[in-house]
Amino acid sequence: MDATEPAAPGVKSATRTVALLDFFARQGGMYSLTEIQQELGYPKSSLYALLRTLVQLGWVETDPTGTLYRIGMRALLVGASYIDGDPVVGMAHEVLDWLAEATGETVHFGRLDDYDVVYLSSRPSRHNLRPVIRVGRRVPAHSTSLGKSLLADRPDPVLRAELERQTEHTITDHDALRAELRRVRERGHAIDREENTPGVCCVGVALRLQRPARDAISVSVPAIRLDDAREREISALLLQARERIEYAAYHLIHP
Amino acid sequence: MDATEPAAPGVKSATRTVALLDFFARQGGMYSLTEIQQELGYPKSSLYALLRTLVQLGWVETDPTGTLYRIGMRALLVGASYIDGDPVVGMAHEVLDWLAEATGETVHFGRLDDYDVVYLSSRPSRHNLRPVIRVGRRVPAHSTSLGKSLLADRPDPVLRAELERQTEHTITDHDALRAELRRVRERGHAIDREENTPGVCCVGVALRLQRPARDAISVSVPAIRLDDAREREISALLLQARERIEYAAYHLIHP
DNA sequence: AACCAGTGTTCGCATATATGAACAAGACTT
DNA sequence: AAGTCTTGTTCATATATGCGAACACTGGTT
Repeated sequence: MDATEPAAPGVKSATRTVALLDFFARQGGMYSLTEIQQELGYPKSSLYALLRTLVQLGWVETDPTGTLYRIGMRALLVGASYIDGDPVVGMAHEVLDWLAEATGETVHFGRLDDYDVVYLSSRPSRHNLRPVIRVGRRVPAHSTSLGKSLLADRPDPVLRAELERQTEHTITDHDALRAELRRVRERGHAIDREENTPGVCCVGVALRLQRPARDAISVSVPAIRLDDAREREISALLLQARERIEYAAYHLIHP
Repeated sequence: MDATEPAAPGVKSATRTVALLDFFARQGGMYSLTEIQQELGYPKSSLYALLRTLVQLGWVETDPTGTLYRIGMRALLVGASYIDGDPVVGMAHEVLDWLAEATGETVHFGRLDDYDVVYLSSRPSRHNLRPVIRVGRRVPAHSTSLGKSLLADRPDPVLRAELERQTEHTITDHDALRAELRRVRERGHAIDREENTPGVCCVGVALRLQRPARDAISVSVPAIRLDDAREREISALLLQARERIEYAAYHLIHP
């Protein structure tokens, strides 16, 4: 009854084309035909034809000898456009600016994709200018406040069989996670206490723009700085930010 | 003898798959099957099968009715990885930080791709925090200092038949551009005087990491602030930054 | 110098895809 | 409310692709 992976194949070479791009995206580096074949399992000759096609089109690049492949520049352009074209991200823009200003901390906007959260927008805190999380990065949902706030909004959240451990505080037990999600629902916001990155805590709330919620916002704080009072402050500001985004979205849909 | 567009077809459905992604990336928005078919020219039924496949895989999304298509989240991840996996961008990181600090202006790192420059990394100036140019953005080479510095490094630069006008100062004449590239070679750095964006001037130099050069760095300055003295200052800093990147690259290749 | 992995590349046939036309389903007109 | 567009969906067959095995290279080893 697992409907995720072994779904209907569709157009085979299209599937393989994006599987290739996905492979390069995840691994990031240069790979020989044989390595790719071992990883993806498709026949060599099929991959060979696909890779040559993609190289020709600039979606894959080769080293000077032509035997090592990596992702090409054409692929870069595609990613940026997802965010540009997304109405929700665009709408949340100003509110995120406001939230970053109000909290003085790092602010993230993320979206649930299967078992993971994908970061779509962020604002670095005043303290560390280079954000740890890069836009486009994919992180397991169960280890982040963004992810937990989104999972908590689903009656029966879909979880990976193996809850990958990120730090010593990551919740890796299914029952413990379900209990945690219940607490998130009661409390109204999710908290990640160094469950994804050592020394970093996050507070997150889901945006109720669709049912179940798909997008969420969070504030990241150095663990040392997050006491109960600070948590209350931040969650209050997060709820305010959520109101503003949901309000703006409402008026976008009903002009 | 035009070897750019009508090249060997390769795997047809792979070509169409990336053509679809490219289409969504450029246009950014939601499109019906018919609109896509009109734009790309492929048969409807072929596109239909491809789109369904891509939707299934998360590379394309549909609106609730299932008839309007847009780029999907999976595509986002691919883009980010191009930059992560690129050794040159990684290496240039610190030098760009230094250059941004030394000049106090917006700094860009770009790469030539056919007729365009693709921005791979940038540092916002102290003055306007939100950079005008987004990573992954594609801009005609002939209208930017980055592009001109790179074109000047090729004995016979390949130019688009029609040099697209960006502002009233854009060089749109082939002979004028060739003369300008000659000046760039003599001078050692390229200048864009509001040729791409009104009110913005850029100074750029090509990085000689391969022949012909593929990567370049530039500094953007509000037009009002760029007098001769400032230009000399900035070009000197750029040349220093170039030295440092080339030096680092040399030691990366010959450890 | 010949051998021997380990790879990348090509080839002929079985299979999957692309095609244009026919069909279905809405949306708008009259 | 029927008719007429327009657009999405399905279908049968010509065509392109995927497959495994054979071939060609390359670098390293004996």
